[in-house]
Amino acid sequence: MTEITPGFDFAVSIDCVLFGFDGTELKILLIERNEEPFKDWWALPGNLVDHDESVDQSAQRILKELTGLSDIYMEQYYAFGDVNRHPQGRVISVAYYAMLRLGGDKPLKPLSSYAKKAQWVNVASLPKLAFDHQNILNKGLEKIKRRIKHLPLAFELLPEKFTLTQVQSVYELILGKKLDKRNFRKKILSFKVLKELEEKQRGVSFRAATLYKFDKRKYNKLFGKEISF
Amino acid sequence: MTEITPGFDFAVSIDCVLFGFDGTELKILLIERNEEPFKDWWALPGNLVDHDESVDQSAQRILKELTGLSDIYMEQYYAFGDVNRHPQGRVISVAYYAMLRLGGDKPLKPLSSYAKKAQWVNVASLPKLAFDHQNILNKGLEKIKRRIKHLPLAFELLPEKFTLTQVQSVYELILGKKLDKRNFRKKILSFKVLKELEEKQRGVSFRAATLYKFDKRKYNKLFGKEISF
DNA sequence: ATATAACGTGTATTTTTTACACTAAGTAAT
DNA sequence: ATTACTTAGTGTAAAAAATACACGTTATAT
Repeated sequence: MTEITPGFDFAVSIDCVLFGFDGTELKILLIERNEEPFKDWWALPGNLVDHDESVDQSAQRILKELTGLSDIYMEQYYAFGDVNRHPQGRVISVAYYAMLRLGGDKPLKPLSSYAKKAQWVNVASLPKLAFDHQNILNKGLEKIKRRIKHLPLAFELLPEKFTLTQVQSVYELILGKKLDKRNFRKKILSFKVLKELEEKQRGVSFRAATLYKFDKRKYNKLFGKEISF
Repeated sequence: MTEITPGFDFAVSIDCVLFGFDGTELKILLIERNEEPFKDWWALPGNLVDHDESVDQSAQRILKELTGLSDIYMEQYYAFGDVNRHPQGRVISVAYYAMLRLGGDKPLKPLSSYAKKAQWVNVASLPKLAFDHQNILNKGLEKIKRRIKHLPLAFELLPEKFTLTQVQSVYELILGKKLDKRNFRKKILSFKVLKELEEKQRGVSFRAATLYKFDKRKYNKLFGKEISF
């Protein structure tokens, strides 16, 4: 931080890695661009930061414009600042991730003209992405791999009521490996942040599993104690 | 990432949290500003990113300008983007930390005119800082607290040859708590990344401790296995 | 010789992690 | 009603890791 004279010819953008879980697969939200550069390419949803909004506010605005959702917890995880990452000028991009509850009522709001459409895409089978977005996404994946070991990210991805098997699936997808069912349940229950409901899963063609809820209140009380997978 | 038209009126700066260890205390490098705004205040070393250098390159350049050191591993950890964080315009600051070996030959190069002087300051007794630098620093401290549990940051702070007690001191300072000597040694040696030397500490007025070296080669082979404190 | 200050070491206990497989419950088809 | 199918749900023993804890050793300084 020094003299001010030279700079002020940068743009700053936000790119969002929005994770979703459809019950089986880990997805991210991509848009198909309708403008140059990279017209017709798939890209992470993003936008330029306005002059009078903070970077965090900008991330919230962009999320809302795309999905209609507000009050979603987004976490900034890295700033991408290579000289040639944007073909039309010097653009620094600040990347955020968020975990969204898919399923049911995802509007995917009317998009601004810059995108033809938005779509949830399986993380395991992505198209080629515009700009350095593959790179941004990879770093995002790395981050949540680390953070899901300490933070209750999985529950943001799941519906309000969920089964333990679903929780396990989320961990397995993000960590990229199978976990032992009995040990997983023992561990996740040992944190005492899940509340067992009277209710069972419905609409499945086999034995219905017990539903659980994430108890935010109890989680907040853990404070300091480390959750660790 | 979208249309390009509106933006390009931002500046981007780097701020560096440079940690050092003098054998007793955890220090960071501060500069005393010689220019408005915040003339005469203490601040983190930093500077604006040039138009034709990447954010990472800029961090390296700034570090070199200040300390004469190159090839120091710096890690980006957060971008600060509040609207009013800089009184003279919209400046996004990307923060990096690095661990430096203090002691002996720290030149602290001739500073550019923007700083009157640079000085290592005990983290435990900091002056008021310019801009949002206290905030930037706090977040940096949080980050290394987490990361020192998984990454060999401590050895970057220590001289090439060090005693186990010194390693323990670094962990204690960063984690902010006392550790048990025997358990600490058992654990740190269990990772097998320290090489015991034939050599002993010199110039101390009590029993000299055995010196150790960090074995980067062995550390790199751990790959995947988690070091964890 | 003596005092001093940090060095260096081991064990027993508790906690956590891991490996591992079968019965129970519900649905669907015949 | 029986059967076949699919996932739910559960416990234990062994191994590994974490913790708590105290004293003789060695070098220096006086």
